[in-house]
Parts: sequence; C-alpha cells; structure tokens
Amino acid sequence: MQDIDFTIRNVAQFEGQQITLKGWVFNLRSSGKILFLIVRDGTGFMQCVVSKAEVGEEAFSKGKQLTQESSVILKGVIRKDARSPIGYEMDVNEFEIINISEEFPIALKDHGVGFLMSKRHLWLRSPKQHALLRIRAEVEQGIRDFLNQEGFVLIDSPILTGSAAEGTTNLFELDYFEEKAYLSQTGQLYQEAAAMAFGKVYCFGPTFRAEKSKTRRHLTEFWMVEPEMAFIEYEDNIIIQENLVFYLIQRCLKECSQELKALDRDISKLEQIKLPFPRVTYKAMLEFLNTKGREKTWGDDITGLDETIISEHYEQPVFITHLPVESTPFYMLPDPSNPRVVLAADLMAPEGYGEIVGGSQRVHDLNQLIDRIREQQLPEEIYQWYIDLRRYGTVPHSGFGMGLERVVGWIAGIDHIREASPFPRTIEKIYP
RNA sequence: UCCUCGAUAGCUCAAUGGUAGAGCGGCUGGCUGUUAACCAGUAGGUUGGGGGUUCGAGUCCCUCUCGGGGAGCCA
Repeated sequence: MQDIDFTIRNVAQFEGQQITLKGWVFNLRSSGKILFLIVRDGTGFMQCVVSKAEVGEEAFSKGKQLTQESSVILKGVIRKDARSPIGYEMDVNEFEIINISEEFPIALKDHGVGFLMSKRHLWLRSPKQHALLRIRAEVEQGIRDFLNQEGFVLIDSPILTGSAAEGTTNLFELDYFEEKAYLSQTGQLYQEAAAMAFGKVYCFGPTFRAEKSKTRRHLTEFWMVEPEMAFIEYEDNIIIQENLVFYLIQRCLKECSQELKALDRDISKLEQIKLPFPRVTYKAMLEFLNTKGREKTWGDDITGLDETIISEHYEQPVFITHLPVESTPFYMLPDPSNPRVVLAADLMAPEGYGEIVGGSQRVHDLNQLIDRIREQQLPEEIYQWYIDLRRYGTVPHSGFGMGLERVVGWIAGIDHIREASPFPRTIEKIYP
C-alpha cells in the first residue's frame, strides 16, 4: 500500500524503498546502455535511471521510443544521489508505457509569450508555470485560512448583476432574458449587505473589467477577495489588511520554498517585509512624486507609472492614504476632520509591482450617501437596496479588495500577472 | 481607443534591393552519469493576407489581419 502514497514531493520518506511512480516524461537523454528520464508526477520532477543491464534488452529498446511528455508507470528503488537537484533519484527495474506522446510543441528552450499563451493548456506543465500556480493555490488557501481564523464568514457575491456598482468602468454586458445584465466588477456592495447580517464577511471569486487595458498589471477576468466588516473603522481596516498581506508572505516563504526557488525568486526581498507597513498621505505622496520629476497637483490620479516609481522606492508595502474626495467612488467616507479627502487607503507592493489592495471606510449615514450619489450623478433608482442598508440599523463599516493575481505576481516575482492565472483573459486572449 | 515595436522552418532568430540560412525540436545512427547532454547524418519554407514600386522584393511603399510592450482606467 505504501507505494500508492508515493509522490516526488515527499520522496525523502521513501529512500531505499521499492515504489511506483506514475507520471510524464519531462525530458530524456539516452545512450546505448542507459536512459535518463526526468519524470514529473504533478508534485515535482525527478530523474529516473533505466539501464539495459537492469531491465533487459527488449524493455530497454522499448524505453528508447519514449518522447517528451509520454506518460509512464515506473517501478523502482529510490536512491539518495548528491547529483540530483532534489537529492534523490530512482533506479527503474520495471516500466509500463501508457502513451507515446506526439511531438510536444513546447521544446525545452526559450519561447515567446504569444506562442506559450496559445499553448497555455500545455504550458501549465512547465516547471515555472507549475510553481506559479502552486503558489497561487497556497495564497488562495492562505486568504481563506486567515479570514476564517479572524471570524469572517464567506458570503459569495453574485457574478451576474443588473447594475454597475461604480458606474465608471466598462462592464461586460450580456443579454439576460431580454434585459441587460453585466458581469460583476466587484462584490463589495453585496458584502456591505452581508456585513449587516453577519458582522465580518468576505467574498472571493472572479470579477470582470471590460477595460481595454494592455499592461502587465491587468486582466479582464481576475480574482479578488473582498472582506467587509461592520463596526470596523478606517484604522482597524488598515491593520487587518497589513496583517493579511504579512501572513500570506510568511506562509509562502514557509510552504512554497521549492516553488520560489524554481522561479529564481530573491526571497530576501520577501523575508525583510515587516509590520507595520509605512503609511503616506496622498498629499505627501504627490510631493514625493514631484521630487522624482513628475508634475502632480491636487486631484491628479496616481497612475501606473507613478505606482511603479513609488513601489520601486519603498522596500516595504506602503499605504497611500487620504485620497482626494473628487476622484474616489461615492461609497467612500469623507474624512470628518478634512472633507477634501476620504478615509481610504491603497496598498502598493514593493519592487515595482504597484497596487494590490484598495480599501476604505464606507459612508454609513443615509443622507450623506444620497448626497454623494447625486453629486456623482449616478442613477439613484438602482442603488435603492444599497441605500436601504443605511435605513435599518446602519453602523460604521469598512472593507477592502485585494487582487489575487497581483499578490501572487509580486510574491512569485514575475513580470506580468497573466502568468499568475491558469487561463488568463486579456483584451485579446480568450482561447484556450 | 491611442502610441510604439513586430510577423521568415514546429520554436527562437539571421539574411546590404540580387541563389532563403543557423540553433533548438523531429527523424536515423553512436555513446553507462547526463541535468535545456554530446557527436554524425537527414527531412522540414506560398518569408501573415492583399495591392504597389522595381530588370529583380523577406528587404522599399500602401492597406488589412494578428501579436508584443506601453498610455488612459483600475485590483
């Protein structure tokens, strides 16, 4: 029964034992009498040695027919070997070929990203992509574990919505039984409703933006976690955010060291992250940007280039706080002590990665909310249910949204977030 | 939507306006310690589509299509 449990990831437990390995030939080299197979089983990569002396003439010549990505079942003994990157190899004494793979399109050499994305269904098998998506899985699980420990309840927001949440960004429109509906760009407003029922809640799922963005930071479909907390105000909201981000870094350093190594990530950059994260007001950040040659005045957006400048300057994630009221969504609460700004903060990851979290305290006063909706000339009718939340036992509350692919991209140290998604959707990529 | 760069063998790329090539991958053979192995041989092309200039276009011009990078906007 023991060999059923064998995986390359826990190979060390099987030294000296006869095991069965089921997997795929990642690469192979052969000579007249010895065949080296690098086999992957989904958990890792390991070299397996087939020698003619061990398996016999007939089996050996059969083995020489193997190609890259052929599927095999190998039986053999695990042996410690200093030459192996994982410290162990397998001496094969018996093998079965499930399928001789046709010529695999992705050779073991450099390819262009356009080609690799067109073969995304096959590219997932490559070591770096494999490592990246394992890190994504760890981050996702980490987010759930952290929030559950903190007493949050998962309340899924709908993906099909009848109205735009923020009114500004482009939505994917679709026909909903002869009415217009949209793919959700945020679950936040629904989370506010849920927070009034459960206290601390979150949603975690795909969101959609039909903006024609073509940058390393954008996807048209991306995953976002959106916690929302009743009775939590601006300050505590920020503390939860930095604790979550810090937790995710620590967790990946601990659980994904192999993956980070496979990606050549400089983990010292992650190891030096410490709490609390610095906070800089929007106003002070404009002054900083102007010392870097930007010409920013009050009300200007912090653009992608600005984000790069900021996040290359700071070694820690940094909050940009007290954003100008005129350029922020209607639901953000103006600062009672300075109505020109809102009690909101965006979190910038270091090393040039830019914004990963955006959060704010929400407007909870009925009349103030109606005023802000009117100021921004939004269609009041469709927000009636949201306005209702301020009629029936309204309380101060706060929340934030964190982009999964951006966090994964930063932790993994990749240069474009599309690789942090198994099947990324970008402006011109819907297949495969 | 705009700016910019690009499209040549399966892939990554080369080729001054003058006979389309290399490396990798494939195939055949050789090799008992290779880590994207190495050595020898071999097959593989409507140079993205259309139009134009020219004695002659992969190369110059126009246009369309597709793709990379970036802007705006945002997580």
